[in-house]
Amino acid sequence: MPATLKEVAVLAGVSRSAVSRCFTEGASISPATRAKILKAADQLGYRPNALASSLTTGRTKLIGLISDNFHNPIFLEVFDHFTRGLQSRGLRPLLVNLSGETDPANSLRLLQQYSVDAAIVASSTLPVSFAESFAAAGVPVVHSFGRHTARPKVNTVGIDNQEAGRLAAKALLARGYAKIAMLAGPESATSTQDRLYGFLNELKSTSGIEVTTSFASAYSYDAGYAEMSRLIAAGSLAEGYFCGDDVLSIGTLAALQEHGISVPKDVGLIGFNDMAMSRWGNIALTTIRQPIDDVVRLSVEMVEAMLAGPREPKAHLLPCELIERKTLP
Amino acid sequence: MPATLKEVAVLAGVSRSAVSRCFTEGASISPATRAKILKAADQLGYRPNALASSLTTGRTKLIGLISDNFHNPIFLEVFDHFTRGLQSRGLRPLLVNLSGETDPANSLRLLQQYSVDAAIVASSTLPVSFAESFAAAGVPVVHSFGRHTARPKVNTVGIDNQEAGRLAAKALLARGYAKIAMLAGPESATSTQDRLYGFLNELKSTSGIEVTTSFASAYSYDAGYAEMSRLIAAGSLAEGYFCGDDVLSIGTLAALQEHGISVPKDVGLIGFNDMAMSRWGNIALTTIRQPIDDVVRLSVEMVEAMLAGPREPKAHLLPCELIERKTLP
DNA sequence: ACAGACTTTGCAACCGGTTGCAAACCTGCG
DNA sequence: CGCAGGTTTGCAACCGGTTGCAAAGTCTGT
Repeated sequence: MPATLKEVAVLAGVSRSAVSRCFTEGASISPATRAKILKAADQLGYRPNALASSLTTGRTKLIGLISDNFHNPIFLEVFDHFTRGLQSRGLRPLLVNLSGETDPANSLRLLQQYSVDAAIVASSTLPVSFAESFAAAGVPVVHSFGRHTARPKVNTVGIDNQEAGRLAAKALLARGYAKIAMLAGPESATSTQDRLYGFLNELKSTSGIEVTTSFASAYSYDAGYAEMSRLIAAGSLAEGYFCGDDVLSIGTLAALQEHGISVPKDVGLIGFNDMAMSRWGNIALTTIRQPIDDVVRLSVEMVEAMLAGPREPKAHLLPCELIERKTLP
Repeated sequence: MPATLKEVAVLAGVSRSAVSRCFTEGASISPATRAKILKAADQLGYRPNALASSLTTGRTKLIGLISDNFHNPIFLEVFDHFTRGLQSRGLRPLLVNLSGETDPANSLRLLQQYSVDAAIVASSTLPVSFAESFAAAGVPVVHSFGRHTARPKVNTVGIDNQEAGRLAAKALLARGYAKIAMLAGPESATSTQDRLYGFLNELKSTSGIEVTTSFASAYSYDAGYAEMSRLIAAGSLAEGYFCGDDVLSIGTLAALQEHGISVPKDVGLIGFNDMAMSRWGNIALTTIRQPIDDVVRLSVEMVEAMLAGPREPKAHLLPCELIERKTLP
């Protein structure tokens, strides 16, 4: 339907190369012909076909954006940041919803078929190997919210989950709690493992603390509600809880309230993420903020750097921060 | 990097056309050559280049997914449904974040350059003209959550906002309130206008009811909080409120609680959307559910139908439903 | 007016596929 | 064995662009 380069060339009375050059940054073309071409193009409503040109240039400006998290509200913020960041650099996000799939083969094939210039894996739960198989197939990739390693095989922007666990432990210790617990997310998620590790490690250094751990089946309200209900029924609540995620915390909070257990009077609670709604007055969750704007910004910058040329994979590790609200005394 | 059709042809000892046919549904090819080609393709890790083939076939299977709403948690649910629905049909969502832009020109140009097969405008706030300019440019389009018109110029899947307004009014009237108000979203949003219209219309039929209306500056927590705070300060609260959106409701709720005004004892509240978190125990918002799964399903079906061939634009109008929880007595 | 240097232009080949057409290949049948 | 009919195959042109190369054009200085 839209006009092609050839039609513009005919109308402007020049060769196809001239038209092509007219729309290529820094190509050699005289002001006179450029004006002629622009006029003709405008008249026909011509738009260069990005896909056709990608065939010869080898660049599509398409970036695969892969995620397995379409349920946690924090990810709407993540998508907002990513789409804006990519768009402002002239890149186009091709969105892939993993929806439970953990094998990279399908999404890899798909993104290869569309010759994306790079891929972003946005997930705190997928194993390192997921992003690595993109790199192995020659697709430049950055793993956002991925696990930090000293010698990364792929570009990674992660947050310091261990340090976050320590931060949470310190906050609970500071309240003088003797019975402290973590209500973690799915045991298989790398982020869960790291937060738990840091948490336990910090608690080890203080003696006389009783520590327990349990795992929710997902980073979700229902999972948090279910797990806390189970704990209440079992009858052995801790005094202070570190929840592996804000949504999980809110489910936990609901279960506690339902049983007349007051937060923070009877039980203290600390979440993780600082999603927009944790700030809301009726929730007011004390939590650990992860700098998603920085994670996304650095990720997009890494994508840009990779497009500019091959480079050694790097790993960024970003610090988290305790945000005090009303679920800890 | 990935192998090309030509390389497969050489390795298999056949012509390029043969290879092409091997990967084209329903093309004429003998089992023997097909086996040879498959073996060679497999050996080279060949993946047909979707973009190159789009050049001749005129189909990219790319679908522009345009939204201006990356802040309301309900839209994460929307994106989840859309991406799954499109993917399951072999279509690929190219995501466009309008981020405040209301002129379709840029996104239209962008999607034309990537020769998307169709576009989905997912927004309850954009004017009808937005989607129409896509149609005018020859890009098949469906406006999801768009305003219903009897003679639509573009495919539309919308919800019955007027009926929803009436539903809310009836629910408030049923509580015997005499002072009833709507705390609506931005005045410019078509969804706001329609909900308000239905709401006021229903109230007209009962005499002796005092009705007021105010508008929040956005469909957001902060806007709801601010507007309700203003109303409280002004000192003339109604007995029952219909809020134009759930997030707005939660902001409203927070402002009320903060001033020691009890919901639903002192003031009744009814929201709109039934997003996942409205169900959460600590919020328990009485609200009007919009069937986003149906909206999305029908939208994707319409996209599919448009791809199959040109057709008259249709408009679906889907009913909403009152969900009773704890913010109305 | 002309050599030399630099800029602008068009030709033609190419990117990775698809497809109409006609030739080559199979069948089965008389 | 020859032939009609259908099936499989390759040729070559095409989709909408880009780009190396050499020819053509412009400008400068003398």
